[in-house]
Amino acid sequence: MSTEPTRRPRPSTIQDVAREAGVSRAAVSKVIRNAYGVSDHMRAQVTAAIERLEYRPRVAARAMRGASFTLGFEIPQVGNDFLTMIVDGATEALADTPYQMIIAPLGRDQKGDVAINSLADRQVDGIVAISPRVDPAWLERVAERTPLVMIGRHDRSERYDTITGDDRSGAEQVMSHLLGLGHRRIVHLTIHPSRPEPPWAGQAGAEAHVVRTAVYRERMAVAGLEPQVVHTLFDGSEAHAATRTLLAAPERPTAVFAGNDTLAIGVLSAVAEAGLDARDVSVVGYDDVPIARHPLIGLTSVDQSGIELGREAVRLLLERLEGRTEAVRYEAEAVLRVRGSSGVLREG
Amino acid sequence: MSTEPTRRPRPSTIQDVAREAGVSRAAVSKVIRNAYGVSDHMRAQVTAAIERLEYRPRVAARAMRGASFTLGFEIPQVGNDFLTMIVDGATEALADTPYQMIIAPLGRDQKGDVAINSLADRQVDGIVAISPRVDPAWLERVAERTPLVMIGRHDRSERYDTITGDDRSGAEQVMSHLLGLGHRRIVHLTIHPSRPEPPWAGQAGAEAHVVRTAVYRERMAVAGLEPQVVHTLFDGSEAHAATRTLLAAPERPTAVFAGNDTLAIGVLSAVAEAGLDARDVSVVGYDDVPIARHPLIGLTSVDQSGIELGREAVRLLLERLEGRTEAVRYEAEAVLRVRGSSGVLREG
DNA sequence: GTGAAAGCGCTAACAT
DNA sequence: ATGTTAGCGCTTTCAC
Repeated sequence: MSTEPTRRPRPSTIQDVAREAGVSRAAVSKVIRNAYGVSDHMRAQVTAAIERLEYRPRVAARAMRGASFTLGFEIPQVGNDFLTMIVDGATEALADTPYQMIIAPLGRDQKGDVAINSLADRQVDGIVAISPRVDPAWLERVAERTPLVMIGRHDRSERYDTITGDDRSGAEQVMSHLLGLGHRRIVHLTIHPSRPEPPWAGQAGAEAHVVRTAVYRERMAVAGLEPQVVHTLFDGSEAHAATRTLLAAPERPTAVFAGNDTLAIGVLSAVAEAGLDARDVSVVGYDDVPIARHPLIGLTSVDQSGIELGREAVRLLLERLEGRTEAVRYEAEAVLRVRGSSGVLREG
Repeated sequence: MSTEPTRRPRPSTIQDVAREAGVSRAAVSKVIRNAYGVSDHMRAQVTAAIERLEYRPRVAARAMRGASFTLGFEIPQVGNDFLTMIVDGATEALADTPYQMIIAPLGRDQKGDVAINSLADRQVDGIVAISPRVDPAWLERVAERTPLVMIGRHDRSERYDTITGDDRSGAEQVMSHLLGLGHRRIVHLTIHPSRPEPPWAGQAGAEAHVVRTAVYRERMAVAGLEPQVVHTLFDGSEAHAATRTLLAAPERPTAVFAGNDTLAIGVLSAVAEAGLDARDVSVVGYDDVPIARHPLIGLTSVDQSGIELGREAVRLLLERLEGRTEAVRYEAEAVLRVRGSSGVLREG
């Protein structure tokens, strides 16, 4: 025979461990689950056998009967630094638990529900969803089966928990800041609304961006100013293009309030390319991503502590896994961080 | 009874679908796998039943017999823009396949092997590993079970595929650029080597960073200059601190070659804070992350096309899933993108 | 405290 | 072309 004799062709199973340790499969199962009813002696035997055989439980098999010890994160945009902060916070909160995190990114042209379904299909024990654009009714049905935390949307649900920043306060702070600096022509740049308008839209003005835009309109109205809202795609390149158009207009804005930092950074690049700076056009973002505080960027932004949101998401999920069933709403504080990208207009 | 009568408490299984469609379980299985031997009529029946019952196959159950249709990505640093580019490329390549991607990020203080194991435990059909710091011998054993592609390390393996940029050429271009600008005191900033030195270290100078550092030393030696290598952690904050120290030294460097863009951006922040710019200290990075081309950053960097690396990783994995067994090595071109962060010294 | 046996939902081999 | 059957590796009663 030409097959190598030494290599085990097959990873060891719980059966192998049981045989090796001279106990039953059930006994091994109890040991790896830290379940009740194992003698110290047996535990030692089994643990040794597990070591020797390099046994690792197959998660798929475990998931069929018990838990997968996996928490799934649905992330709409892998490169988004704000979402990264959330993941970092979650990672930290997961450190001393038996749970592993997996992230399901959105595929190209894919909606959040595909990724959320994919997590549910994989039998994760809990889901953190971040895509704002999924049907709440559908989400409730998912939450019937799998504990779920939704980050960034202000809707109220009986079945899943929600985590948000205080978007109203954050946007108020931005507007007070810009108006206080004397700006009058303030443009608001934000991601385009879902199109076609989903049937569940309007229901509670759920999305964070929608809240920010609403506050912008209110404050402009109160100040007796004409609002101008520009919609772009998620990524910064379109914000860049939109800003170029704005800057070329006869009456160019003196300030831009961007719906998030990714957009704001795109705005800044267009401003810089036009040879302008904060004394010509003030720019304010939202999320306070790490790069915002880079001295070459110096972006004024609203800190809603992504790290904390991620930590909290995990905490809520773990609570649910321990039995909580009533829905919880958590709101993080919003704090404006003023930096060089916003200021008073150049004189003359 | 107080239980709600209308809600199915249990998601439907293949059995339910079979019953509903009046066929066997195997028949349903064939339909969902697009397998050979189903009449059009039966397919229609089954598809309709699947719709009606909102049936979704449990991935865990499928994985136990067949495939999980899942590709796993082990990512050492979620916030790293270079890795994000890889994921984006992979997402694109996966768009028209039945495979779903999941990302396993490293937990706090966790090594890459934990995440890779976690993916293997979850029965993914293939793994893309990016952590450079895992034992190649161990990796080979993982690859015996699960098709594996390693990105960013130059080792040669019989069992897994490797994808790298041309780090030698990239580093050569950086050094030629800086030396050509007339710089003599060039410092190289890179991530610290594994400590303690792993037993498999030195074996082929596998890591990308190690190659870049080696080229730096060679070129400095050839130019008759004194090399100075500074090691930091992965994230930019330590690079920032290290740079402050460098700038405070009596003979401060006139150029810094950073091992990657994350570090380079940290360097830039320290340079800016010291009130200096490219005419005082040139900075060059590696990876050409998106923010590098932002006009306020303008970081000279080596483009090794992360997008392409990600696309290629998926391509190689899919090839293996279709039966390829010989290992493949793929090397992407490296191209220096010169921007404002590097230039000739200020006169006087 | 321990083990035997049933079964989770699915696919693959083998009937028919 | 379709149905039957035997598991995959694990957890969970439920006996002992």
